Amino acid sequence: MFWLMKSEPSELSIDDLAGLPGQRIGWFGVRNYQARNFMMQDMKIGEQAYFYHSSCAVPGIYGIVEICSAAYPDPTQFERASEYFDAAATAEKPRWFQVDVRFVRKTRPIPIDELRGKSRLASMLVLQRGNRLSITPVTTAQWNFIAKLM
DNA sequence: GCCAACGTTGGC
DNA sequence: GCCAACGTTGGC
Repeated sequence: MFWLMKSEPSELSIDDLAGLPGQRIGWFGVRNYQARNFMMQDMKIGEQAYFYHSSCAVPGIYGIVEICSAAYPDPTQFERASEYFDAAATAEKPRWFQVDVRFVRKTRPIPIDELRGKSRLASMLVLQRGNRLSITPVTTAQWNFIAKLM
């Protein structure tokens, strides 16, 4: 499968990733069950994701990352000082999971405006009204269509 | 900063 | 199990 993963550039930007070539980066902080379940149930090592910047001047796709681990417990849920701490999570029964990703490449920025302008992408989840999921599946057709825009 | 949309919480 | 209230997301 293919994916789209959102990040606020103030948290983790494409340039942050580009500065860590070949390194595994834990995708911590997902606190939504649907997004978590995608990581736990559907993501496979080696799959690729479009890296998307949200909550910024030009929201859109800025690069590609690759999934390089299975899902494992997100350590920040156990860290009392973390904004992601979850008092209900225990080592025996972790609630939140993450995967590792690695930087593949930067792409030209493809703004959400441009994506919205393509009728072939009309059903893309990230473009749907009210969408808030930070991890969404991308169909092969959508992936290939966007790849040609790059 | 605004606000629509959505997920979660908690009283009943 | 319903649903109102609340907090968060994220484009604009």
